[in-house]
Amino acid sequence: MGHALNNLLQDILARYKRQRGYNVLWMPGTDHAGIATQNVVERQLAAEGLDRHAIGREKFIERVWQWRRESGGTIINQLKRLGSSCDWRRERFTMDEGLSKAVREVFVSLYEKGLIYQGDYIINWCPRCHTALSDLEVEFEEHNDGHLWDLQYPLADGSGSIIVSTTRPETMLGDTAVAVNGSDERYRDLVGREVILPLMERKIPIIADDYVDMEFGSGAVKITPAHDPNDFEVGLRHGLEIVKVMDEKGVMNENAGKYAGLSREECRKKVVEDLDELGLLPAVKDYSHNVGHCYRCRTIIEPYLSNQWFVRIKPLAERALAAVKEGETRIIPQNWEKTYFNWMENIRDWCISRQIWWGHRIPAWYCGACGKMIVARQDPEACPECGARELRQETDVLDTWFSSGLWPFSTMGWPEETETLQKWYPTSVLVTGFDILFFWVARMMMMGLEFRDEVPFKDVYIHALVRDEHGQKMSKSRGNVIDPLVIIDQYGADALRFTLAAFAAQGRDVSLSEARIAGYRNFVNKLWNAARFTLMNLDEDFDPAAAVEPAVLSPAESWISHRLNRTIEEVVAALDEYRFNDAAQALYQFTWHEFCDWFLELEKPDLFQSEDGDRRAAARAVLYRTLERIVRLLHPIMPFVCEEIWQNLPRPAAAPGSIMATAYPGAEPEFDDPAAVGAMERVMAVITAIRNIRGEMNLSPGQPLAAVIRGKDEAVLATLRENAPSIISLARLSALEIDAGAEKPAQAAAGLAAGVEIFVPLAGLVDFRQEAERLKKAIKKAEKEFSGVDKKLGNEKFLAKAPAEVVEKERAKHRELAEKLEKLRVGLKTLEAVSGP
RNA sequence: GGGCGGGUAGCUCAGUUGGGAGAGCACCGGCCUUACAAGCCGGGGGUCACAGGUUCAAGCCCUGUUCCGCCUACCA
Repeated sequence: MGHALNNLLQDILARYKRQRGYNVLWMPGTDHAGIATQNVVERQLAAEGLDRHAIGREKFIERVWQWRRESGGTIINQLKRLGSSCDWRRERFTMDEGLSKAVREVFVSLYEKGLIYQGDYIINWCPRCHTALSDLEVEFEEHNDGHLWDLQYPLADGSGSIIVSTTRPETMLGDTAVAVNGSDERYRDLVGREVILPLMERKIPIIADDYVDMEFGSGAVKITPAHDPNDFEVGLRHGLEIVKVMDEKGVMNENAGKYAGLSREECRKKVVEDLDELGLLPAVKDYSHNVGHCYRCRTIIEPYLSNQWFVRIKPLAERALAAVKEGETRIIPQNWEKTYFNWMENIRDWCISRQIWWGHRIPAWYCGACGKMIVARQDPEACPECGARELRQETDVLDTWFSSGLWPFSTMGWPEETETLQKWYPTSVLVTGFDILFFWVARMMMMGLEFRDEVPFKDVYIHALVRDEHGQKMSKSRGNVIDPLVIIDQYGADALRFTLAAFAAQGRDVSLSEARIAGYRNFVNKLWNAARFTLMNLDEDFDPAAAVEPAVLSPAESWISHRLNRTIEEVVAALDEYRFNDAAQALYQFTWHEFCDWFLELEKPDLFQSEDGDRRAAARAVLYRTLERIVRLLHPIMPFVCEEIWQNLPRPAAAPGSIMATAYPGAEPEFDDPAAVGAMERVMAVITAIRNIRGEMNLSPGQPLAAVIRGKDEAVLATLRENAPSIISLARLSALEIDAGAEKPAQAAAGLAAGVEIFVPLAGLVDFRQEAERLKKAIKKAEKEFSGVDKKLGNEKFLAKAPAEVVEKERAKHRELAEKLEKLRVGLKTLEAVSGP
């Protein structure tokens, strides 16, 4: 579903920009997901009773390609079902030949610049995946069931002992020192002396190092250089011995003495038992601490000393940092820039080697004769040093992100200087989730700047994550993934797309609920039905190319045309600023509530009953023009239904073959008509008031009602008279009288709207106590509003300091409410006079 | 430890220069009104987490408190 959201947003932009006349390149593709994919195929092998070592590297790689051929298209197919309008001919894969060439070029080039080095360091090791991981690939999780064990190490001369604390007692087997802070008075005399490491009976020194926090625990720390990054640093500073006590599977090795062969978990248990027995375990406390887990298999990570390849990242990060600081690349929403800066500023070297088989094999060879290492663009035939031909290639492969970091240019043919590259690099926008801001965005920035000398993209739009209804991140391991294909089958791609777009508010996660999707499915349906209505009202000889003259429009038609202009402006502004939810919201509101609920109903009298041919023609023309624009506006979000409707609509001969190729509508100022909007708002207010009386009196829509309208403002009355057919139709009246001097009918319900009084005679229809209740309710509501405005206007400071237009607005409201209250009170009084209190 | 985001109607959430608290779903009442019952019409419902402050005016700005989520970090 994350892919669905991500792709949807890109698709909306691509379709929108195409309609706006841009030449759009959208290149689809996937990375090879090294560890995850290798795990899948290893599981397949395990099911067959095999493992990768049994079949060998070449056969294994073949199997992976086979698996990829069978299921690698899954995501791509999902995207196609969703309607993604990528350039599918340009689909790329990080293991393709061209991209692999780019990987090799980048590796060798960075190596030659001294930005890649190999060495023995503590890295994050997954004992299950059997590989090193970068810092980013370790997920920390709070474990509150941990313990802090105090271990007692006797001094070698038998004069006492020193206590150290640890959360990982099994590592004590590899301790090669005990460290204290040099300025710690308590231990001053002990520095330089030795302790006997229990269980191993080894003598190890007590050293002084600033790293030790005197406040924590006993103020003394056991040092295990081979199994802890800090201890490794301490070890380097003091030239300590390094003892590895674990192998690559997390099993204790021969250096662990009698514990050899035990798993790290079993060993911990046994070490604790044995120390306890020796009386060297003075305390055990419950302890809550963070434990690193493999991001692919959740296994607990082992900090492990190992020979690996690294990228010296600082020089690359500096440029990537500056590019965003200087605005060459914008990150949207901007909050993320801070996160990006923070990470770039505190970045550490990137471990890029992985001990798996699926991936780009590191282009380094070792000479069997002289031991020289060769890093080369072309596979070497012989050792340049000694000429020997026994060359052995490095078995490690590169981190998948190393190759995906090259995506913006490797997919365009780099290192060749292709036309594509010339034309499209740097790209306009990258759309991605924040969860891969560091993994991917940061690396693309660094690689792009290093190898193209230009940022890879001008905008980075960071969207939210799709979560389940409990706000949990959707992931395969949690098993709470909602399959987009299932949703598409059930509700349609357009419904899913609209839902995701409507939820995609900047900086906020998407909690996807099926009820919401069902709701937007109804919207698709609504649009479809509105299109049916439109189609069945267009003549055979309707001319879609005929110009519509603003002068011939009815007030309702002018109103909808004006509102269409405003909606277009809103949607364009929203899409230009990546406010997808605002665009969706504006279109939803306009289409359903203005076009369907009001406009179609308002047009029915003209369409069905008018004797005037020109009037009917105008109604049809505006109906057509509005719907035709609605589907073009909605096309980026709901391409399927919009295309279908558009294909069914009559259209000018010159129109393109698909809605995809049409222009995005723009506002047409000649259709702006604020006066018509004002008039229609009055008409609608009157209709709503009458409907309200009907509803509150529980009168069914079939019940014929008459209405009498009176008011002082002749202009308003004229407007209402002009629109009397609309009022009669939408309020379902049998008769309507509009007259400044009209008599209030006896036994009538009264309403107020648009500055006029509305009476609906109800003699014999309802219980008048009910109407009295309704009026009392209305009075109470109006009183509450009135007192608020009254208080405001009674405040001299408000009158003095608020802008004049705000004050005037309050005054007008004050007058209206006073008048309304007066009329309601009179109405209630007369009612009580005829019907009794 | 540092950083970020959030607490608005029963639920999920909008609310962009501070000036009438909104949507969808759910709920209540009335309707098969010939585009649509996946619909139409009407309605109820919120001391905008809490406490202060700035302002004529605060959901929005400032300070503090509290709760929740996420990211990040080498305290054994």
